[in-house]
Amino acid sequence: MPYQAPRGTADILPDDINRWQHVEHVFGALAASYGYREIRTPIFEDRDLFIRTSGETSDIVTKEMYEFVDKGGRNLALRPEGTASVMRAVIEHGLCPQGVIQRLFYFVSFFRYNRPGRGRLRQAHQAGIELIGATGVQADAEVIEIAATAAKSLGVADLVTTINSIGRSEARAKYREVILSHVESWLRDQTTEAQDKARKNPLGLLDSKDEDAKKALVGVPSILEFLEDESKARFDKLQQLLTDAGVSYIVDPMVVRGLDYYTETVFEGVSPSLEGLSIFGGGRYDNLIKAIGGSATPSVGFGMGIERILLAMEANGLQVSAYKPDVFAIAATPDAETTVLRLAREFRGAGLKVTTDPDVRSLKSQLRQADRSGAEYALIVGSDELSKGTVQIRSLATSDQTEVQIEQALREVTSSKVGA
RNA sequence: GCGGAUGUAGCUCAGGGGUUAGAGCGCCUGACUGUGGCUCAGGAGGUCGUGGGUUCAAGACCCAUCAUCCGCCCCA
Repeated sequence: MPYQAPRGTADILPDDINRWQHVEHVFGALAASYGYREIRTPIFEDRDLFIRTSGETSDIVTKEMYEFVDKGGRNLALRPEGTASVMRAVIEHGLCPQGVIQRLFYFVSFFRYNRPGRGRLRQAHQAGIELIGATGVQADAEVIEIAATAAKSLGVADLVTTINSIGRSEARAKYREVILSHVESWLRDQTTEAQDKARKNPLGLLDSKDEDAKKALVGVPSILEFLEDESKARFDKLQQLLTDAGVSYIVDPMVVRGLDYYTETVFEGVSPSLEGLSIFGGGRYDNLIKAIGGSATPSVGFGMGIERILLAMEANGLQVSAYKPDVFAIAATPDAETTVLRLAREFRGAGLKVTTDPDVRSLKSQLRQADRSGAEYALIVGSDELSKGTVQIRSLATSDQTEVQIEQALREVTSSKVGA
């Protein structure tokens, strides 16, 4: 094989495309029903933008970004997530001036140089929404509701939504110290790299799947105990709103998310069928816009991994119907070719999906192709029909075949389709 | 970045040093002079992932490399 798709990338083949379109359609329609509008941003940005948003010390920035210098000497990077670009666009185009609430959704490819595996790619796809300009907790609830509803209506029946609050930065700073002192003796036996990492981001330890780390964390108090009163009240109201909305959730104080920019509410969606992978993840990030040079604007949003949704859909047994033409138009003899092509065009003009055999092979072969294509009807014209001005309409499911005047063919097919 | 498994036909896989590399499915043609699916017969399709090495002889053994899958890390 001379060339293969680069490591960690995947082609989306015609047999799979219906599933992708289904996801995009369902997600887009849902977001639109809440008043969100789509935004599309470039696939690469100033490298610095992502450093500002994801955090200098985050894994994404330190080892997972696709970076390059263009011929003009600009330091650029393929986007490693969706939010930063959207926020940059919001600032650049003044989409969210003081007092305005802006609702946006997007579908993007994003790029991370990591080790590919099940549900983990180097180029992956994400659907997401951003609710910008709203401070109130109702916004958090709306966003979580959309995430959970999207996943459920896409067939993730076993979705588990977990929520947590990581409070304001003051509360987090206090809590970080608590964690570090709790695991101090364990940390001493770790590699310097692990120690470094733990010191830079103690909250990250909570997410760890390492058994020893988990053991060391036993008995660590919950971050919820360190929240300020306002944060606590906010988190209580969030739960109230979600319950009212009929969104089932569990509170998990261990959910912290990896990006530096989150404040207060964080959440994620997982499926038991996709162990260790989150389907969606998001939260509130009130400091993000300010951090990249905009005026302080509160925001909340999430990203949902499309590949992961598809895996979970599959695990939950959801099928999406494949493309099938309505009609396969056949020239039984070569002299009928132009008539068949004209007929096909007429049918297409009426909104039907019509395919032909460009090689005009034998009738038998064309019928075989028609059968395989999944078409509902075969239209057959040969020299006999040509001289009579007729066409054979054959149902491929029942083998019923009727001969009608060629001008009647379209009406015949559309009426029986409606009737069926 | 670390550990493990795997790369042979379009797909799923057999072959584990010895002529010309196989099966099932799929594809094409025919039996059926103008009628698909079922059956039968025939046919096309392979630089055995790639590059080195060992050997009289390598798809097989060794080394490297690339890729895929499963864990870890990280996350969507």
